[in-house]
Amino acid sequence: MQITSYTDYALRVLIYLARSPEKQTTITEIAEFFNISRNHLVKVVHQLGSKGFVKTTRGKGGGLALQRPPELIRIGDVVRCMENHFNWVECFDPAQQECRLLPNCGLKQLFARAGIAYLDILDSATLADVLLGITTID
Amino acid sequence: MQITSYTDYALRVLIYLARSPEKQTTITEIAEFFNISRNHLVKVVHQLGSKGFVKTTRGKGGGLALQRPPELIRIGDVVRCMENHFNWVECFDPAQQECRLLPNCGLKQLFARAGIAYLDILDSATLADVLLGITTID
DNA sequence: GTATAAGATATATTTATATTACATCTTTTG
DNA sequence: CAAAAGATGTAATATAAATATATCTTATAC
Repeated sequence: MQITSYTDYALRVLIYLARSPEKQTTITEIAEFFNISRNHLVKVVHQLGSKGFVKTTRGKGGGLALQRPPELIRIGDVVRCMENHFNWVECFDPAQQECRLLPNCGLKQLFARAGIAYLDILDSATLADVLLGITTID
Repeated sequence: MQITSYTDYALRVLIYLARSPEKQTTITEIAEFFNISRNHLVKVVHQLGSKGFVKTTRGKGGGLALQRPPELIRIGDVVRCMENHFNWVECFDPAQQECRLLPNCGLKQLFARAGIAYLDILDSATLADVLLGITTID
């Protein structure tokens, strides 16, 4: 039970950007800082861009920056956008046949409620909240 | 974001057993019923046995049965026992180095709270609750 | 207007993990 | 003791995640 490193990286990118709000930051810089694959990060950033979390600018002198202030970025929203499915149990998957004999068992609803509770907590915090207490490094 | 089919199968085994409390049920029977790999199910059942959810009896005429009434089996406990880790974010993993620059960022705590909320909901229901409304088939 | 620095995109490869399969052992009862 | 059932360990396969490579597009600087 774990989020993918894809989502994990997305959160780290946002945290990194929130710490240097003034300047344009490059993907290469972030990848080297966290010592993770630049190529993978490119996709993460791209998706963050398409979802409106960051603004990317191509070309010389380009890079990325937060599109909204950290106070307006809810962690739950980020996780929702980056994780590609929340099929907590198999019968959630629309591609799946309905469970052989238990079409009305309570499992599905129970896990649905648990998933909502999970995301609710994540929604209760913004990027700004998460940053509290982080000492500036650079 | 999904539980493993391992955990999924465990829940189905328990549901199946709860529906036929009188007799000994064999792994083969359950595997055929749900049309899933018997071999995988063997391990699931074994772990369910070692965790005290089912009582397995070897030998001719053996099989398995619930060790406790369904009212006393909380779904959350089953999930806790079957999933092998809850490292919601990478920095949960004890084997992992501490996050390069953000040793005191709030992410870890936030996800910890979300995970607790998730399991809390699952704890709020027992196997008996999940079974309500299931029509007996056999 | 060309060179360069940046992100965008697609494909392939590698790695990790989950799942399944196979083989053999142990226990129990008839 | 034979058969039926679970127990256990190892190997193979399948799936998904992560990484690598290559090429394309955009924008700025000179």
